[in-house]
Amino acid sequence: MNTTNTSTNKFTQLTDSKQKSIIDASVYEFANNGFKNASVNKIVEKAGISKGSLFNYFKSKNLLFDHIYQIALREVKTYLAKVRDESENDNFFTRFNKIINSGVAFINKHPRLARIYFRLLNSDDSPHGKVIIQKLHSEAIRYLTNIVETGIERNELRSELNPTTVAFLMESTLNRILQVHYLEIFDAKSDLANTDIDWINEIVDTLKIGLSVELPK
Amino acid sequence: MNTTNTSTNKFTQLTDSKQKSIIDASVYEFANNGFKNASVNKIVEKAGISKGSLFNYFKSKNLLFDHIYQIALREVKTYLAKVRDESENDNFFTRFNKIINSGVAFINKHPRLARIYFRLLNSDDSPHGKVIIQKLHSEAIRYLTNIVETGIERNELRSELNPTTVAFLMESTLNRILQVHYLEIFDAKSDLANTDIDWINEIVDTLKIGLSVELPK
DNA sequence: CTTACAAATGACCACCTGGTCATTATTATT
DNA sequence: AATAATAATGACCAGGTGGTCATTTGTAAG
Repeated sequence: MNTTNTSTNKFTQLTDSKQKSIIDASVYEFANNGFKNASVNKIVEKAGISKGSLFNYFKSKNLLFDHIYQIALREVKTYLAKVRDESENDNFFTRFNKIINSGVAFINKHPRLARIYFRLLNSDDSPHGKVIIQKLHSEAIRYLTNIVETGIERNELRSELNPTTVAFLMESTLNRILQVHYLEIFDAKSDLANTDIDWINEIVDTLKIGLSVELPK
Repeated sequence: MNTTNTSTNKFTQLTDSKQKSIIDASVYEFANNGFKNASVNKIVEKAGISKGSLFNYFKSKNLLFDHIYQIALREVKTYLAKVRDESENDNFFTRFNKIINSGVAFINKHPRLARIYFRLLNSDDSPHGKVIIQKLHSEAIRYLTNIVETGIERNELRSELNPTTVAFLMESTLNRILQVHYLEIFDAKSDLANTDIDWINEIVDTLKIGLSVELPK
C-alpha cells in the first residue's frame, strides 16, 4: 500500500511537535528572507535538528518550500470558503466588505504566511513561484466572479456589468488594501491609508455608486 | 570646488559608452535576480570590466543599486509628468485611460526597469526598498489625487467624493493592470486578463458608472 | 547481552559571495 | 626619455551556500 510515496512521507511520520518545530522554523526563515536567501542552516538550527535529518525528510530546499506554501494555501482557502458561506445571505456589498475584513483578519492571525505570499507575488525567486501565483489569481477571480454573478441575479448589481471585469476591480482593490495592512503590521505604519473599518466602507461605497456625476437629462 | 562628492562621482567621469555598458549589465542582473541574488561577478563580466574597477566606481553593491534605481525613478517620473501635462484638457476618464496606457507603454519600452520595480514592491531584499516603495506610493497618490480634484472642479466627478479614496482605487487598479501586463511580457501570457485597449476601457467605465443598480424611487 | 536495523548526526565538499589591495598598465608632465 | 600620478586588474580572503554520507546513536527483537 501507499506506493505513491510523496517526497514528504518520511516527514509526516514524525511526531507532531517535531513537525511543528520544523514548520515554524521554516516559515520564519522563508518569511524573513524569501526562498533563495533563506538559509537551511538557520532552519535546522532553529528547529533543533541536524542538517542531515532535514534532507532526509525533504530531498531538497525546493521540496521543503513546496510543503510550506501548501500549508499556507490550505489555510487561505479555508478562510475564504468560510466567509463565502457565512455571508451567503448578505447583499453583495456587505459580502465584499466581509471578504476584505476577513483578509485583514487572516493577516493578523498569520502574518508570516502573508509575508511569504507577498514575497512570492513579485520576487520570482522560488521554484514554482509564478505558477503558484497564477493559480491563486485565477482562483481569486473565479471566487469573486461567482459572488458578482450572485449579486446580479439578486438584482443588487447592474445586469449589464461584465462579472469578470468587476471581479478584476474587486481583486485589485482587495489586494491593495491587504498589502497596505501587511505593510502596517511589518513596518512603522504607512503614512497614508489605514485599514480601519470606516476606510474600507468608504472604498466599497465609492465602487458602489461610481465616480461620474449624474448626467443632467 | 565640488567638495560634495557623491559616491558615484568617479563613475560619472567615465566615458558614456563605459557607463552605459555597466548600467546595462547591472540593470540586467538586478532585474533577473533582485538585489541580494544579483552577482557582482556576473555584472563585471557582462560589462567587460574588472571587479576592482567596479568597486572603485561604487564603494559597494548597495550604492551601485542606488544608482540604478535612481535612473529608473527619473525615467518613470518623466513618463508620468508627460502624460499629465499632455492630457490636461481631456476629461477625467480619458485622462485616467491615458495614464494607464502610458504605464503599459513604459513597461513595453523599459521591461527590465519594470522588473526591478515589481521586485522592489514586495521582496524587501534591497537596501532601502521599503523607503523607496513608500515614497513612490505617496507620490502616486498625490499625483492621482491632484487629477481627481481637477475632475471634481470641472464637475466631471461627484463633488461629495473623497479624492484620496478615489486616488487609492485608481492606484490599486492601475497597479494591478500594469502587473498583469508585466506578467504577460515576462511569461507566457496570463490565462485571464489581457491589457488591450477595450479591456482597459471597460474597467474605467465600470469605475465610472459604479456597480449598484439605480435605486427605484 | 547480542544482534540487526533504522534514525540522527555533523564534518566535509565544491562552489559562490561581496569586498580588498598589492601589482601592473596607462596616461600626463617635465 | 624619464618621472610622477592615476586607473585598471584579478588573485585572494573570510564567510556562507545547498547537499552528502560515513559514522554514531537509539531502539527493538531474539
